[in-house]
Amino acid sequence: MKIASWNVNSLNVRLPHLQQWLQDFAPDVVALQETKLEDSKFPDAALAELGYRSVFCGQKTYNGVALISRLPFTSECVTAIPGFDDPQKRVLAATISAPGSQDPAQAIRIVDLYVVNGEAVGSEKFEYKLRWLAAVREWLREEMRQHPNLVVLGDFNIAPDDRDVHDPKRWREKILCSTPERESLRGLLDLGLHDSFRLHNEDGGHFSWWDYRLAAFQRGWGLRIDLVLVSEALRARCVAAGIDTAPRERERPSDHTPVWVELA
DNA sequence: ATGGTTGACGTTCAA
Repeated sequence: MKIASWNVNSLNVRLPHLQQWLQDFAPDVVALQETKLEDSKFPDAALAELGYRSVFCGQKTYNGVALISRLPFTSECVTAIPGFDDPQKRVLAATISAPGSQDPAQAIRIVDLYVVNGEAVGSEKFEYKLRWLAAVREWLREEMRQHPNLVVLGDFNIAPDDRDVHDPKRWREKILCSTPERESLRGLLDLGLHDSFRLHNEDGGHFSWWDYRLAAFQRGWGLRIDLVLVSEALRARCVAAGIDTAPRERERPSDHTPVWVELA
């Protein structure tokens, strides 16, 4: 069972890329970020033609998240961080039934996050990022209690450590790499979540995002800021994890490329 | 040289 995450940076523009990638990679579940679409504009019919059900929570111009799945959703989705007042559409949680099983204990909880970018360390948006992450932590604590089979994935807008940065000196204490952001991510992992990529790859130089500017992708100037976190119960079933750079090679790509995990 | 690019109800903002 393959579960992936992709910040598409406008699903309106990237729908053909997504359709192609669904056929090439055949994921079972994909979490999308930055759809930038109101719910009435979501292309659920086009995705249904490829065998995917959709749930989504979007807004015009900015943000927007969605989950698409070949397996049925078994619950109503959650579209906001409980108790955290926020007009920005950045979270979506749903439960899917395991392949070939109706057993609720086998179901998998998926939490899709589009973490606040934060603009610059010390800015107002940076403070919002840290507050937002603190609220997510309390929410995930409760999600973990209710769902042993938990996957938390998305655009975290945080590179976990210097192996995840093409030039750590240049990025030292900069946005996406600062100590407060990394400590906030550590707070999520300390709930009992594991960075699936690091279960299978210890080395640096693997990235999921490259700035559009300065031909960063061609120069290898990337960061690994898109993550798939798995709970302890799913850690044992995590047989592979990776990053598929093929969509980033295409014409008019998203600045992010899909990251994925395979569960036995 | 504080650089440049993409997307969106674009003449600016967010990433």
